[in-house]
Amino acid sequence: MRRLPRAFYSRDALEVAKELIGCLFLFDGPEGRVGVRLVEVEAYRGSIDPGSHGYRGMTARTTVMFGPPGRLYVYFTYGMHWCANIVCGSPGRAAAVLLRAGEPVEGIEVIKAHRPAIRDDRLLTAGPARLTQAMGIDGRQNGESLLRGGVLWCAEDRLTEESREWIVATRRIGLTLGKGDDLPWRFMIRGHPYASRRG
DNA sequence: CAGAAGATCTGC
DNA sequence: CAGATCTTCTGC
Repeated sequence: MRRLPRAFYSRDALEVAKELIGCLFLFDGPEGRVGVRLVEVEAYRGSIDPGSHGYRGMTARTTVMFGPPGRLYVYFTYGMHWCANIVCGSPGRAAAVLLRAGEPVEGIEVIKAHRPAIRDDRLLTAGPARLTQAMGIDGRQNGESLLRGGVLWCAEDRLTEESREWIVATRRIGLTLGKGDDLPWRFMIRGHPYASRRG
């Protein structure tokens, strides 16, 4: 299982998002290793994207987005949820890929313990805030590197290639009308049990 | 400085 | 389908 290198993330977020589908996202957390196979992500493209937190320039919250690629950008929303992104492109571009859903493949027991009320396994990690909660990721991981030496990383999986046939691009979820909601910048494995129902 | 919206989820 | 819950940003 090889850790994806900096060069992988240094490209346009659209390219990175598409290629992250089927890859593993792993975290060596305090309770052990947890990991998912990514089945749904969205690209956010900084200053050219009204839906991006980086659209209007850097703020205190978005500092990490404007930094080097290969780091985790974690933000807090709706008063209770954390969402995780991977910073892409080159420094200053504020591009990132939002991790929206994955299929648990490592540390299933730890994942279930993080979401004890969930009875249907498919709902453990289907949704950006569900995914972070299941993996034990929150603001403490904001800015953490996914590159060599860190506790977070992505890796290609042997299933990556066969999953790729089912990838579709559709509009992103949850954006206000007119803020890029019509752009097909979400990538998912359509019909995958661990992806969202929509799309 | 106040107001509104927010890359959401859950339970009714 | 509405409530939870609070940070962040914008406009006055």
